[in-house]
Amino acid sequence: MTTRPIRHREKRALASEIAQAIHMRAYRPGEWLRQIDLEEAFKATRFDVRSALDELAVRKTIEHVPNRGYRVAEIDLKTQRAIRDTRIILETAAAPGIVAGIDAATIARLSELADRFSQAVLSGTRIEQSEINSAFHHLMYAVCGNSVLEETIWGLRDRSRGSSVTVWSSHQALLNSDRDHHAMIEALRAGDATRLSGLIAHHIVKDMLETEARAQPSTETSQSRGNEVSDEV
Amino acid sequence: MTTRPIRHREKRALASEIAQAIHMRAYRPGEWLRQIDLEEAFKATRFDVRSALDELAVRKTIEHVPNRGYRVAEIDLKTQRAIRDTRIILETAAAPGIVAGIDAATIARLSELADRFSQAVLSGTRIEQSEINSAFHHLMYAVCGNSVLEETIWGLRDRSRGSSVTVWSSHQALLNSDRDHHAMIEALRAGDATRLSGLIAHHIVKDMLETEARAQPSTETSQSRGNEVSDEV
DNA sequence: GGCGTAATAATTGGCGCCAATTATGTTGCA
DNA sequence: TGCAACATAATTGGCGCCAATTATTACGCC
Repeated sequence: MTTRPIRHREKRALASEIAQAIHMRAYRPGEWLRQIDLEEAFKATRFDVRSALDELAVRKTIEHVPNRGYRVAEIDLKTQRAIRDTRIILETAAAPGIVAGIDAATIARLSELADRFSQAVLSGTRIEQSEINSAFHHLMYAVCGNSVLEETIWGLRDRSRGSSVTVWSSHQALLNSDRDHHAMIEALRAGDATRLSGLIAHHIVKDMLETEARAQPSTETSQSRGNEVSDEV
Repeated sequence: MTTRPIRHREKRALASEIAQAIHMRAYRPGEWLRQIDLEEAFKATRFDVRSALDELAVRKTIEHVPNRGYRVAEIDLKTQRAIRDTRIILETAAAPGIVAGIDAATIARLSELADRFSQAVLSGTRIEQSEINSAFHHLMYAVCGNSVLEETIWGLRDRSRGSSVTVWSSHQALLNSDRDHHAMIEALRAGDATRLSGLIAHHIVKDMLETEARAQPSTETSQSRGNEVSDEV
């Protein structure tokens, strides 16, 4: 192993790592992402950092201001609603494909994930909750038989999570999400695409209403102020 | 003006320029995009070329193979159908918003574009046809009231056009497209979202069936062979 | 004569340097 | 004392060089 930061193959992965850090709210909306900081935090070269930043800018996870830098995108309410509506369109449309493409083994795995989520609601970090939730939906949309639809859904999910708190704002929201997951599995077992579709729409609306409720103050601090995140990392 | 290739501001635009070149079939699916060639063809620096290429790779317009380079994505039939289905989901879902958000002035402009397209069908280059067609749909989806939906639709359209010939394969397909445009305007005038939705679905299916019909041979030529494009530039 | 192998040529891609730009702190003036 | 302009510091971003990898050609061997 050489002294250089990280191996070549992981270059692409850096964008994902930074994206995940943003999802975990290590960097908050409106905050500037200084290249030097990232360079150090992720033990990467400046070039790799910039590549990753560019990629995230294309994906609209972050925003690029020439000669100023990159910052976590602050999504206004209008865009927030637009993302929500588009997500509903796509994710409900995936329901028939999911019902058609699902098999017993996958239902079993989904059920296991739903149970793990139930447990994480009681005793688990937000990161665990978020990851299990992602895994659940990922697995579900993976069987819809349309890879492009799947990618598009995921792109939109990432984008909305990038900025706003979707790591549930209230305990009630968490419980609702949990209940929805089990209800979805029920619908899958019954082969009821219409019901699944309705549940998905409800799921999205509930989640994002919670998010909207908490108006996001425009944190126009030009300097990043270390780790002020009050949540656990 | 300095001697340097191109001004700073146009850096972002280079990706679009290359994308357009691909749409116009200056580079064919499977063909390798050599950095040196692009550097010269677009009078840009190597760095800018690579940035643009990276961006297009993220957008899935082109494909990146490490240590081999970038090439125009060859879309297999399965992906082609996936894109088509997803487009139908999104574009039909936009219909209600379009009907709700349209005004007389926009209808007039759409009508003008539809007329221009009719004319271009008779006497116009493929590029003109393609551009007018783009303008028509762009304008239509722009009034749907959901900017994210609009972007997503456009991303998918670009992706499907990047690889396959959607500059209509047959004259009949052109005539069909033309007829559809006018029918859409009719539906808009009547404020009939359901009819518009149906027309859009029909429009997409027809277009992409034409495309599918012509199986694309896997052009695995490692060397680009100058300008073999038989079409007018 | 065909095939495996080594040398050569061409292309990609990682990386650091420095100029351009912007933010910050300080000084002078009204 | 408040404001404006200047000087200084920090950050971004353009760009070219060269190493690493791969394709191509030529050679020798079976």
